[in-house]
Amino acid sequence: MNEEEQQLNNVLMLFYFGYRTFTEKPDQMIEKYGIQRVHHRILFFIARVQGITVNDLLSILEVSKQALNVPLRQLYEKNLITMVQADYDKRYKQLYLTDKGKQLESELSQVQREQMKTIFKSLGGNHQEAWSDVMNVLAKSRPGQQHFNKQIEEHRN
Amino acid sequence: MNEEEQQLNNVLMLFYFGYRTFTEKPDQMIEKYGIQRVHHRILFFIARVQGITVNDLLSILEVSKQALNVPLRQLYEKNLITMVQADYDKRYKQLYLTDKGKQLESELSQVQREQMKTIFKSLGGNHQEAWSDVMNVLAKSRPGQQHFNKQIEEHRN
DNA sequence: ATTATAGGTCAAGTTCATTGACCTATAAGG
DNA sequence: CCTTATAGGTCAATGAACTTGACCTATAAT
Repeated sequence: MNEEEQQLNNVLMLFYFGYRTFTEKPDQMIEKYGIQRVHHRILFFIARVQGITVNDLLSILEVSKQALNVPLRQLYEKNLITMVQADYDKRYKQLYLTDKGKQLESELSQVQREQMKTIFKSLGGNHQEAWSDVMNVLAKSRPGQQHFNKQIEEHRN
Repeated sequence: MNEEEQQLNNVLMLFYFGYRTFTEKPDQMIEKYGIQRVHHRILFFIARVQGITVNDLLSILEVSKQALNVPLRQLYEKNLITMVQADYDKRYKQLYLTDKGKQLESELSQVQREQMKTIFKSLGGNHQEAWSDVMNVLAKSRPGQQHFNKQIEEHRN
């Protein structure tokens, strides 16, 4: 067993344990709202692209229409999101966070932002940039990430 | 919306998309063996700690005994692992990979090692170390990671 | 008028986990 | 020797988060 392979095995393990820790706190926090991680992901992306359509959202999440429908309805019933028929094409429904939804999304994501910020700060140097560089190589090939980038482009125009 | 918060939101997104890409290839590869990601994780940790007991394995994976039992039996039936009653205490079953299991584990993990290795290499500098530093802060608090470290300690003695 | 698109919904099936309950075999301690 | 603790196995019920397939409406585009 050579040194390099062992280092890389450690990397694989760190990915597993790191991701678990990363998702742990919000998972616990949303329990009392009767929702789960998938709902957090939906809230997160609606917050990033306010007024996103259902189709665009499922392209970003890379899930089926049916998989999105149920949690989306639950978020609506819990008064965390609103759906507005688009002016420019009445077939489109645009998704927005309610004030309550904004509050919850902010609270959940804030925990993760603080967690990562604290780590980057404590390690100092260019750790945030280096970590992001690595993850960006993995992420940039994803259809979901590419679709997100396109949405942000349009959003700015 | 300040710059820092936007950077950190990007970090959260990269974690989601990065992890998806990371797990994607092995997930596809094991489909034809009729097993899933959980089986890969089991194979991975048995490979790292050969002769590990069932209890220690579920401590590392942080899952219930019942959650481990079924995939473990499936791996046994597919002749990918063996279970040996321990000499020192006949209540313990020690888990080992068969040759076929070693072959498959190696193949699956090799894909991920190559993927990460290629990224670290292309970015150069201290990217691997920096990335690992960040993930290690997240991982080191996990009971599973701590249990793993203890196992490795004992293994060396 | 026809066809395509956006979205909604129902049904069945799968995977991966949970908790609770109960079982056997073995070990340890009085 | 008896009791209790530990390791592991198994069954059942439950739930979350998906999948594919099928079929529906409303709207838009040609």
